[in-house]
Amino acid sequence: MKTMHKEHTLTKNQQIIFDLIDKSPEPMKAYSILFNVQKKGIKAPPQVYRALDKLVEIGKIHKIESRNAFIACHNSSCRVAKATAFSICEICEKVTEISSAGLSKYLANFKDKDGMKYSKYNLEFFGLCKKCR
Amino acid sequence: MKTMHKEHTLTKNQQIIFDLIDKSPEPMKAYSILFNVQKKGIKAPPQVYRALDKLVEIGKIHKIESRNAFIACHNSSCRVAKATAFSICEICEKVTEISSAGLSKYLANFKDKDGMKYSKYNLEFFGLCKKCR
DNA sequence: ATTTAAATTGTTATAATATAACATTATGTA
DNA sequence: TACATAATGTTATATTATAACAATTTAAAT
Repeated sequence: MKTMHKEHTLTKNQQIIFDLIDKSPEPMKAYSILFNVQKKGIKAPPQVYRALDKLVEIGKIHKIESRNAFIACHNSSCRVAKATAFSICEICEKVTEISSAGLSKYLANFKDKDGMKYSKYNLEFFGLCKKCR
Repeated sequence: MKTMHKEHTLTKNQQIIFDLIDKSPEPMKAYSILFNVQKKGIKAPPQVYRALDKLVEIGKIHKIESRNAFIACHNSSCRVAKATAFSICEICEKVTEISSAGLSKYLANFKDKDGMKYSKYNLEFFGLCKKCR
């Protein structure tokens, strides 16, 4: 029997906001999202942040912590936000999600000096992208 | 000849703020720092943020991005903030800087699918610390 | 010692990011 | 239906961070 994952049917606000982020070629900030969805009836910050929180929780989007911005997850296996890695260009601010089996394996198995393993991580690499080099 | 590193003599505000963070057992937030140094004459946010920016730049402190908080660097080799890793307890919020030669070597040499190497990274692990398990 | 340039500091105001609190409406289920 | 739960709407406010410019200090050059 295959493991079943609950399909998270997105609510109206979640869907509107996810679609917007998903179509964006770059990470979107909360107030930029707000501005873009006001025509659809989402008028106040809490509505945006609530949807963002939920979307992050179920792994549909990720927060780029160093930029306070959000991108859609393109890593189809990612149902929960627990192991994320990104590359960030310090010039054009392009952000790409890294999916490297080697990297995730290494980090998922990483133990610190006390032998402690961690359930979750977020890694952000910085440098120059191809275009900006 | 040994490589010489410029000694960054801290300015008054930088020293006051570094001392406070260095003595703190936990990451400090900017406005908590501000509150704590007002008796020493540092009265406004820009004074705090300027010192923080400089201290981060020269590697004396690190910013914990997921917490918007700052901790002193206890990794003596760390003169520039370019390769940082932390463990964060999701219950008590204890933060520890990880210094693992293996980890830093792995990440410093990591190449993405396009063969791109990165000059800088920040890694945050989340889990439960010993006490909280 | 005096002048100059650069860095640092001081100050006010405001921008940007995020949440608290509570009222209302919609949805699913007993 | 009636009840519980989740989602939404709304106002206000908390938190984090920077812009802009004036004043002062420091270091170096003359």
